[in-house]
Amino acid sequence: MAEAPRDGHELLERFRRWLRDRHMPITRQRDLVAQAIFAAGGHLSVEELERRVRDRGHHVGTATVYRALEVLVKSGLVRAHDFGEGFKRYEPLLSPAQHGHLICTRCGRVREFSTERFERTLPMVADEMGFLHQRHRVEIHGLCRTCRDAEIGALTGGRRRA
Amino acid sequence: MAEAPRDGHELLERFRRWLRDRHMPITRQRDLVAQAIFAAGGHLSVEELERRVRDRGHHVGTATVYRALEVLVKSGLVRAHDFGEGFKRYEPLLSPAQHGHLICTRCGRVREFSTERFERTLPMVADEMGFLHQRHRVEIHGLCRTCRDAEIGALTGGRRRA
DNA sequence: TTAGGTGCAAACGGTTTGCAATCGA
DNA sequence: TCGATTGCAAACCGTTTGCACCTAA
Repeated sequence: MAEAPRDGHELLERFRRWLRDRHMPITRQRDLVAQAIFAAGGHLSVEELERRVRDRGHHVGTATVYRALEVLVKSGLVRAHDFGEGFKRYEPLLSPAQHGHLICTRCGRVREFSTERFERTLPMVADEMGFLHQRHRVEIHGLCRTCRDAEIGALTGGRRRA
Repeated sequence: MAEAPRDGHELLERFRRWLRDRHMPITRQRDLVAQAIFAAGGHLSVEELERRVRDRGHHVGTATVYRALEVLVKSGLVRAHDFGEGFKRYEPLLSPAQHGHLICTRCGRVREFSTERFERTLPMVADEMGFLHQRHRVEIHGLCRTCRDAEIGALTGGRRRA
């Protein structure tokens, strides 16, 4: 099976190089976690990540997954997000450009959108308020197409149950 | 503008009315929590909230604080935020306009800024991606003036060990 | 060989819940 | 009165840590 349909393999190589460069062992576990997240391509929770590793017939302890993610974040190839769900999600930095997140308030699906048009403004805003801009987060919470349709269907369709 | 420095009281009244309207008891605890958050005016954690109640010579159990906050959020008079600190912060909706948050990555201080210039754009962006915009979150993470100065001082001051 | 990584289970910290006692309307 | 709320402590849940064992280099 084509494990890495995208540039996941490229990122995996970069991770290995990064580890090698600082004399950190390339362990089976780190490789498995990295593969899983790079192949998936976006916004996975630790639980989902573990499941994907398991689905490939391997096992990595939960603590180790967290430790591997810590390393991946340090390497700059993965970013941690907190969408306020009570746990974190991890995103490989395939997407070169900065982007925001669209989060469905019903099903939790996450999509990305370009934040190009905000990239100049936000550091300016920070400056106006006496802050030194380091990074920013732009999120839109709403209903994805599927859930929007489902809501509308529920309202107009059958017996209303308000 | 209409809501004077003591708009906390106005909000408290609104909360009481909201409870009364749906036949929910106005308990001492709900009142104390509401008072504390409305008086403070912004971005408190549950721990801080409990401390403020205690400082006024009262006591409300932690679980009850959470339950009162749940009701306050439902009433629409308070909003919950997750700034990725591992716990939530609660903000009374005094601030008439929508706003974003500037969060100091060093000391944790939170300031607000107007997001007027994004209010039209973000729903459009959502629409382009097939999402129905409900609300959004714009955060800038960086250094507040004090911490920025401290960092610079540490760098140029020299006589400190790095 | 050995510094470092791993797995397990226990600890942690914020939040939620079960339940008997209590309270507001 | 009587259903809703409270307080306490225990449960929860995602995450971190201590420690004996293991493994990449």
